[in-house]
Parts: sequence; C-alpha cells; structure tokens
Amino acid sequence: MSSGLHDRIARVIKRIPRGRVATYGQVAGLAGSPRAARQVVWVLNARSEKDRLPWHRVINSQGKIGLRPGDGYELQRALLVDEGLVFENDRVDLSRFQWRPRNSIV
DNA sequence: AACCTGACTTCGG
DNA sequence: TCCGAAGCCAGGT
Repeated sequence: MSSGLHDRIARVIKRIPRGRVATYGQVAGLAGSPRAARQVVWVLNARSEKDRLPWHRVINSQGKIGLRPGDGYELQRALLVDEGLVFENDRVDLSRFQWRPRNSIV
C-alpha cells in the first residue's frame, strides 16, 4: 500500500521522536525514495504548518541546521536544544542524536 | 517543453 | 576539514 511520495515523507517526519533528529536523505530513504532529499525540503515548506510536522527535527547529513541565521536557524536550534540536543560548533553529533527507527515500514 | 529553484548529498581536491 | 561541482527530484513559471 502506498500513497504519493509527499504523503509518505510527511508520515515519516511525524514519526521522528522528541530529542532525536533525522537527515533529509534519511527521511527520503524511509519514505522509499533515497535520492529525494530535496523533496523533503519541499514537503517541509509546503506542509509543516498544515500537517503540524516536527519540522525542526530534520537537519542535514553533516548534523547541521539548513536554515540560515535570520531565517529560522535560531528558532530551530532553540527548539532542538529544548529537546535536549547538544550543539558543538553549530552541529550535533549524529552518532548520538540521529533517530534510528526499529521498523521502517511506511 | 525548457528552465529555474531549493532547509540536499556525495565525491574529489 | 572545508569548498565546489555535479547529481538528484518534483513543483513552479
């Protein structure tokens, strides 16, 4: 059973637990389209509010926040810090905070 | 249909 | 470790 890629991406994002983060590529992969990292961005912009997605839990493969200072960076970082993530030089340690889902069925 | 755009990713230097 | 280039997908113009 499967819906459109965007719906699957949105569902994956909703599953990211508090205190953990997922990378764009990881979300795309869990949604069944490993090369569609940019579609994750599209979904975040188009549906974060409407679908109440935990948008702040998605960061890039380097453990950094994609949003730029003055354009959401501060808010995202603050939200993550609230959830217990630790930033060192503008990045989080993925080996420590990356979400590792047990069942990846979408 | 061509071309641009983006909260990306990987790879090479 | 830090860029830049190239590859990537799909929506918008």
